[in-house]
Amino acid sequence: MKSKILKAYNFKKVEDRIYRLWLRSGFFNPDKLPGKRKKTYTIMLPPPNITGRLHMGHALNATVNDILIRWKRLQGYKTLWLPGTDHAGISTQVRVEKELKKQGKTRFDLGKKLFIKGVWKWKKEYGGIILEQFKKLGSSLDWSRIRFTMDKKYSDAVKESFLNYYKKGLIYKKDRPINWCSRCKTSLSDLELDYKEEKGKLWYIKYPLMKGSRKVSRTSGFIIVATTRPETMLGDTAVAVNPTDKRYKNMVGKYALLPLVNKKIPIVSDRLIDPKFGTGAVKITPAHDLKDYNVGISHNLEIVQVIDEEGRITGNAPAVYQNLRVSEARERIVKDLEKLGLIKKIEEFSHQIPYCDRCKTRIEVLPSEQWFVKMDRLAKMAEKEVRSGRIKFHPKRFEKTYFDWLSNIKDWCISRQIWWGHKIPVKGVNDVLDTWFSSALWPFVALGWPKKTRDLETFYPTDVLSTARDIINLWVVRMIFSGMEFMKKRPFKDVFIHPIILTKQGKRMSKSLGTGIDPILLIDKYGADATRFGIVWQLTGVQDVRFNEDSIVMGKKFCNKIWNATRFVMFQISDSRFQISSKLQVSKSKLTENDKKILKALNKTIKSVDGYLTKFRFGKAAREVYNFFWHDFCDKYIEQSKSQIANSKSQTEKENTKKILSHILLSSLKILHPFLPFITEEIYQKLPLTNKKKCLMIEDWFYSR
RNA sequence: GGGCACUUGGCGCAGUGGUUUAGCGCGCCGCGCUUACAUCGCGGAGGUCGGGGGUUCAAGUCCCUCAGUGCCCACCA
Repeated sequence: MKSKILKAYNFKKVEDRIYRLWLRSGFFNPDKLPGKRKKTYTIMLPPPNITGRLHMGHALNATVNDILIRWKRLQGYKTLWLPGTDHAGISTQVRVEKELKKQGKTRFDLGKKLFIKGVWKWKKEYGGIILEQFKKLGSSLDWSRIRFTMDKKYSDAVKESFLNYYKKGLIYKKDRPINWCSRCKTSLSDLELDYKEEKGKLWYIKYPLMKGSRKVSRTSGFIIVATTRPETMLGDTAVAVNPTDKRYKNMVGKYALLPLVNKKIPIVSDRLIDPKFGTGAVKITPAHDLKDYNVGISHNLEIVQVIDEEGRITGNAPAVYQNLRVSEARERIVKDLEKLGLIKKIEEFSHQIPYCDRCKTRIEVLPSEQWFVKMDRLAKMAEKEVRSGRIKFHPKRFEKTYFDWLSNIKDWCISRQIWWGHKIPVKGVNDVLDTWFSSALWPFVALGWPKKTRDLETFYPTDVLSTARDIINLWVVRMIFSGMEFMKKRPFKDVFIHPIILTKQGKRMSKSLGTGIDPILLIDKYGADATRFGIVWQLTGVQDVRFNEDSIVMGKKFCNKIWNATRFVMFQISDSRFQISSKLQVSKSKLTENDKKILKALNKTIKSVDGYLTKFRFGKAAREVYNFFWHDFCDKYIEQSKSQIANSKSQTEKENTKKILSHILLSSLKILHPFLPFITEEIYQKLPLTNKKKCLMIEDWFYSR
């Protein structure tokens, strides 16, 4: 058969051209969409960190978002998908510092001003790459509304929200033990820690008991404490036991002599102490442990900081230990204690050690003056929105993660001593805000808050938030209470928690491990449509996806199938001035059994795709369209149509078959479009249609909403 | 220490309130260049549904238990 259309589908000749067509049409912008479109449908793109190129997780999320947006756009909604990028405070800073390290420099060598300049340069480069990647995927984002979490207006909004909280008394400043990264030189919230199980030791140390309360020299007997961190004993200001612990009943109220420091410290009782751990007696270091700090507060204990911000022993410790690194100090202290015969025994002990999530440096807990957000009231609001069902999680089980975290939440430490971020708007403070403080405002600040903009009025609350489960607490929770606090309304109705893409071996995809796949490579190899379809095809289950390139190969074959089915239909209708009308004009009595069957299958497919997409079952939806098009339409109906056309008794019968062929094709393009936007648009542009729209993207759906 | 998931043909996965011969993609084996497509068509091989126990007329599908895998949460020092 001779045709102007090539036999095999060549995505390379299509995708960039079609994307430009869409951009020119302006239809990514809800204000430029044709028709009345009263109902809105909004998704705020989770702004990717500008730390580097997008990975498969982003590609998955972008695909899922775009499917929803295109589906709703076809259904006649006024759709907005708003793009942006996140400055990603500490992550980006660490990333740029890594680059500097290649030249043997630290950020301190450069100084703050130059360093920040360098980060902006980095932002410009990677921010640009990221946006290009979204375009390659076919994302129908409204580029006219793009935002960056540190653009001028956004920064103003962040300031506004901080002051707003502050005036309400929800933000306060306090000096207490916090998590400290000695490399980043900043505080960190609990969520920014990465715990690793490590084999360590449990040292049983004898603290001499003091007989009276005066003479340090007169000691009699010992109280033995068990600890994993002997070096912190330099800052001990008490020994604590559980009040119910009979073993120590007569010791409470007396004193012990802190070895090496030779200081008198009280023995107190506190319910926080677990009598079953170790000896039941615990050394209390209020400066370097939050629990000890709390014990210290209730017993009015002294707070002695012995580890500084460099991770070295401070001047508060005996001279021999001063300035030693924590690990060196530990070695020395154990040795010294052994010499004094004060180590009763050493046990093997494995426990979780906190590391900086970003730079993998061991975290120290030390006292520092920081800013906190009071969480109790905000947490209650956030909980209520989900309990009431006003915000729903999909899959529902992730609501448990959400509730669990909220139910024992602590105040949020929001100040950081890094350089890249939003400056805390208080005089004399050089700290910046936790990056999640600004991300939490994304759904409404990106729409114009604090100004009462038309966008805010039109598009807030948004419809769906789609993200990965690892940031439910970091981000989703905080967006919800921020939305409630500042907008008095939920920021979105549905939260779709998508799976995480693993390697085929079930390992996490990671650049550093070399297991990551760049979605752009897949797009170059198979096309964006095939890549999208292959990814979505795998989103069937309830847990993580082991990425399999085979499914993308399948996506590519599917595109080819669609292309060739089109060629067949086009050939059938090419012999006349045939025009495909959007409404099928064939009287029911003239339909053959085959005709009826395929029309019925079409309706069923439309319904089930709608149903599955409503429930965020993307993989199922993809399989429905695939099966319908390939098996019902191509394998069966197209084959049947050949004989129907050849054997038809009248011209009308022949025409009917052609009408049905082209009707099914056009309808299929609509259903397929959210999944495979490029090829379907390309074909649409070539079809002879009455009432042809400028783009398939804005065609009429099968029924009106 | 708690919690949430997962374990189905070689590989990656479906099997939604128990419904007849357990499906799909990729791979494999036959046969086909039939004028949409060989990036294809038709046909086929291949599974004791992680182990054990239970409920039932009937169980990948419900319950219990064991094992393995992955993830999340946690101020046992």
